[in-house]
Amino acid sequence: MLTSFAPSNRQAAPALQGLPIQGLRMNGAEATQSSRPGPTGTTLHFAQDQEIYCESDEANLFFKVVSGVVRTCKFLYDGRRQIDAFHSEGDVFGVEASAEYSYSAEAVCDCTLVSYRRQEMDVSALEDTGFYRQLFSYAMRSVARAQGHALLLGRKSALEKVVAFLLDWARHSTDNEMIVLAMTRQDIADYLGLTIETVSRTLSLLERDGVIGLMSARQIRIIRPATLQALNS
Amino acid sequence: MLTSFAPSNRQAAPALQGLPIQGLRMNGAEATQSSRPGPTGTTLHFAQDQEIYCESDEANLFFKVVSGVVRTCKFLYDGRRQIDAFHSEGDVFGVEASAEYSYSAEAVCDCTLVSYRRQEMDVSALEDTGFYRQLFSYAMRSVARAQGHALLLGRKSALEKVVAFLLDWARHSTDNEMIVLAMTRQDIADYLGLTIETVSRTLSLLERDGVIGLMSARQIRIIRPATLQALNS
DNA sequence: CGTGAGTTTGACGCTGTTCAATACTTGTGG
DNA sequence: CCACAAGTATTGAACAGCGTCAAACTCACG
Repeated sequence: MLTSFAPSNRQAAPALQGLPIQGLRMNGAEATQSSRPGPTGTTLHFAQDQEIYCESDEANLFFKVVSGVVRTCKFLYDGRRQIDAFHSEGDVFGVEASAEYSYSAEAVCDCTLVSYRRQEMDVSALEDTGFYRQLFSYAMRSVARAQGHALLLGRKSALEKVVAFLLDWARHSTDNEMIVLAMTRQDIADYLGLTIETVSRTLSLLERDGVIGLMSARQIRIIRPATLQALNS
Repeated sequence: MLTSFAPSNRQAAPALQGLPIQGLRMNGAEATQSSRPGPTGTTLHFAQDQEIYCESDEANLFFKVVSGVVRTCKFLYDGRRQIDAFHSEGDVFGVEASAEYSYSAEAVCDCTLVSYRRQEMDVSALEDTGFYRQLFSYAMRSVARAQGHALLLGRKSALEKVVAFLLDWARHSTDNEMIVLAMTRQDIADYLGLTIETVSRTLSLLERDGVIGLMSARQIRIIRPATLQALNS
């Protein structure tokens, strides 16, 4: 599933994937890989911009994305927002070690999730060291991602930020030349620590230079991927 | 130790502390709380600015700070640096889930560390679910810290950043009105995503407004803590 | 003392923000 | 099917915050 921490002969899996929920034992039975409702996995739907949970809510559930995109974010008292991550199909979010969520989660677009009761995860974990190893590994990947994001936020220019976002999001696309964005310019701006105007201007600049094509606001064609890679320090 | 993830009757411990190494079993023996060299805990000294390990080095060891301060950071190809965190007495760093370190670690000032062999931690972890729970909890606290840092880097002004740093570092001081800094302005700047000039100017501004007193470059007196708190959104 | 690293301060300029106007997209109702 | 409205995105102009460059200052240490 992931680069094993302790000796293991399991296969490595894509780093973007979240916790392998099939590893979660529920009431003694192994949960299936499919996201159909089980003893604890409940399928939920959220409309665009709907709140899934709020920072400091009691963290009784965690979630796996079946379809759609979720954003996790923090707010300052005056409404300034920093998006920590976008979660898409297969990603797990809402896992906490403490009693409360440390950030808010909202639906970027209409999406389908499976929720799991944390309490039962705790029980699984108590019985299963392997499950805790996965939890630890999941957490450490979150740390690594957050550190990379901090480097971007603290030390990259607007152009470098936007390029990094495009390349990152391109990996979520099936067609690797056409990016279809689930999020608005505001979401991108709040993820990159910029304003919508700067994001828009930077994309226009990349289009003017023939690096990308803006088919529509949400559809971006990568015309010169090598140039884009070169801009990504 | 922390708000328990799984049911537990252990006592809570300071959140700033890292992994409680005394929970680490070594060769079947419980390691002592003291940092004296044991079967796996080896005391090491590092001089100011000495490299402890480098990003992408093989992560065979992890460390606990006995005295002094350590910075963990990432670099861009052109030398731009983002400091992820400062680690002081009692903090653990260098714990990884993957084979390689995800960032570099350097001594901010002369410091004493205890190193532990990761391999033996793996063995302990296999035998001890409680230890993995601690690892997971440690990792999740790292995530929470990194998220807070991202909010600071992406959405706060220079003034807010410097104030946040002062308040954060004040908690490391014994005297809660006098901050003694272990790091240079360059370190502070690279932690906050600013330049040394901006850090210096912002500190001067706070002094001019009577909020702090700059006794020397490394000694800062907090004169109006309430004002400082108010500036920290 | 003299030296050099680290820090402060000033002048200036650039990057990204702010404010504002325009354009595009999408959904709704006539 | 088109007109209209509302939300979203783009573009422009002016501004400001922070960065850059350069010089002066401080302080620890030889």
